[in-house]
Amino acid sequence: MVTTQVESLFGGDPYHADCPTRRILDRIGDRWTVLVVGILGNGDARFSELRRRIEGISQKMLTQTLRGLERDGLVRRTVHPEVPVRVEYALTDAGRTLLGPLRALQQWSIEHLGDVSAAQAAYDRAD
Amino acid sequence: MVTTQVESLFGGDPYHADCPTRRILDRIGDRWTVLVVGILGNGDARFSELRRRIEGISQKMLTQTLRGLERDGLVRRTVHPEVPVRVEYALTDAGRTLLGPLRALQQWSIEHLGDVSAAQAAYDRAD
DNA sequence: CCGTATCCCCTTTGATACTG
DNA sequence: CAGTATCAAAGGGGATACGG
Repeated sequence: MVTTQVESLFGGDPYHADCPTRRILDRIGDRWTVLVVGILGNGDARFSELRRRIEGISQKMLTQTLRGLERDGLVRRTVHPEVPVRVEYALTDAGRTLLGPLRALQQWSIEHLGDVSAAQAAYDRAD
Repeated sequence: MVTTQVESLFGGDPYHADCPTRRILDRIGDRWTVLVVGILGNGDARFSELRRRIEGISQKMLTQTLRGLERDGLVRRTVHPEVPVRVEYALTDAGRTLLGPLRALQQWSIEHLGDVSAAQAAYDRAD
C-alpha cells in the first residue's frame, strides 16, 4: 500500500543524500541501463543480441550493466548449457514495472526534444 | 499531436547513438538536474536557497546545472538588481511538463527501492 | 549574494588481450 | 559465445580562491 510519509519526498525540505530520487538515479542514471531495460522490454535477448542492438556499447559495459540489473532483481540471467553456451536475459516482474515510468520519460523526450534543441540554439546565439 | 513514427523508438531495432532515450538521459541523467527541477516544481527559489536545500551540491555544480536547464529552456533565470543582487529561478512551462514523468519515476523508486535493496543483499550473500 | 576560474582527483568508460 | 582481466583515457565533480 505504501502509505508511509510521502509528503516531502519529491520537493520537500530535507533533500537528503539518500532520498529515493537520488537512489533511483544512481541505478538508472548511467549511460546504458535504460537502453538495456528498454530492449528487454520487447522480449528476452541474448548477450550478443543486446550488444548488436545497442550501438556503441562495449562488451565490458554490457556485462557490467547486466550484472547491476541482475543484482537489483530487475533482470534474470539464464544459462543454457549447450555448446557453445547460450545466455538469455529477461526482465523480472519487478523489472517490467520500470517500463512504464521509463516510457513516460521517453515520451516526454520525443515531444519536447525539438523545443529543447531550439532553446539551445537560441541560447547559444544570444551569447 | 506527435504522430510521427514512434514505432521503434523505445525498443525498436536501430538503437542509434542519438535516439531520444539517450538524449534525454544526457539531459537529466546527471546527479543534480532532477533534484533542481524537483525543488523548482514546488515554487521559485533563489540560488542560495537551492544550495541549502540540495544537500551536498557544490556551488560550481549548482551553477552548471542551472545554466544547462536555462539553456534547454526548462528554467528561467531572473536577476533583481538590488544590493546585494537577488537571483530567482523558476521552471518554464516546458520545464513543468517534465514534472509528471519525473514524479512517475520517483514513485517507482519509492515503491520498489525496498525490493531492490533486498535483491542486492540476497545477490551479495549468494556470491 | 551570486557567481567565475583553476587545479586536481577519481570514477566511469573504452580498448585490448585472454579464458571456459 | 559469453564473458574476465588489465591498462589507459576522459571527463565529471569537488575545493579553493577570486571578481561583480
